[in-house]
Amino acid sequence: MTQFGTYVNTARRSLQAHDRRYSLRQVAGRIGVEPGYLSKIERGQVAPPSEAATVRLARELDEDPDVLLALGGKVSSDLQEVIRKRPRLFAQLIRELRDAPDHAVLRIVREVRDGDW
Amino acid sequence: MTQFGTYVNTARRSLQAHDRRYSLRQVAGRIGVEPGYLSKIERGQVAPPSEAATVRLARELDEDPDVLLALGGKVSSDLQEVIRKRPRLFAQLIRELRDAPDHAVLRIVREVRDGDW
DNA sequence: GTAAGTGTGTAGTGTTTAGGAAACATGACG
DNA sequence: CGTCATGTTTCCTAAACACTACACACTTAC
Repeated sequence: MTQFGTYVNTARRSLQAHDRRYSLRQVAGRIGVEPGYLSKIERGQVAPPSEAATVRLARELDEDPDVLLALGGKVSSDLQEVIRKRPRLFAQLIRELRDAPDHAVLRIVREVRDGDW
Repeated sequence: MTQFGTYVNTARRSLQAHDRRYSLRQVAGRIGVEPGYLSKIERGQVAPPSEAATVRLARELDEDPDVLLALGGKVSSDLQEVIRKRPRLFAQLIRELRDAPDHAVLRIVREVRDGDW
């Protein structure tokens, strides 16, 4: 489960190549964790960080928080809250869509966004 | 946050009224926890139990596991897995549906179930 | 060549999660 | 009365989570 670490490391290094403000230490400083901790995270030596830290890291590296959370084995708590408010409804919907192809889900997203209810 | 406890207590007592196999002790025994623990759960003296125990409890009391998990502040891990596999897609969908009325979501569920993709 | 900056290794910490064990009090039954 | 069965109380804990502190080695910049 070190998908998370390599992903972060790759993203950071690619930024670092053009901007020396993206050293491990500086990024760690900006997202508010110790450098040693971020180092271990990047090398998968510890579990992915908390949701809050993951989101700060994603923003800092200009990555999608939901994707990074997913790599860390988590689901954003605001999504969870939506589900918890109407559990039967959303549980059914999500299970129904488990095996639906991307384009089918996307079609629904668009349908909903064009709000025809 | 003792919604969970009162809900469980009410459900159990209503079963117990007609069937003495639904005493706290017997239910605890069948779902594999100590009576003292279930007692504390029902009175909100401790946090809601783990996902696994919550699901066993729901099945035992013939309640919807997703609803009980929601009352316990949790979201079923199989739903989380669906989201984690395609985080961007599902995050967008769920946020889009956050404020949609029930019937709109239900319409989509039916649409998907009648699988027209 | 030294000061600054880079990443890493080791050790330890406080908090939360998810309960178990055992004794206790109360009431019903025969 | 004794003995079940009921729910409750107190105390304890093992493991996981989310980090910090700090010293170390190496490179680079001036």
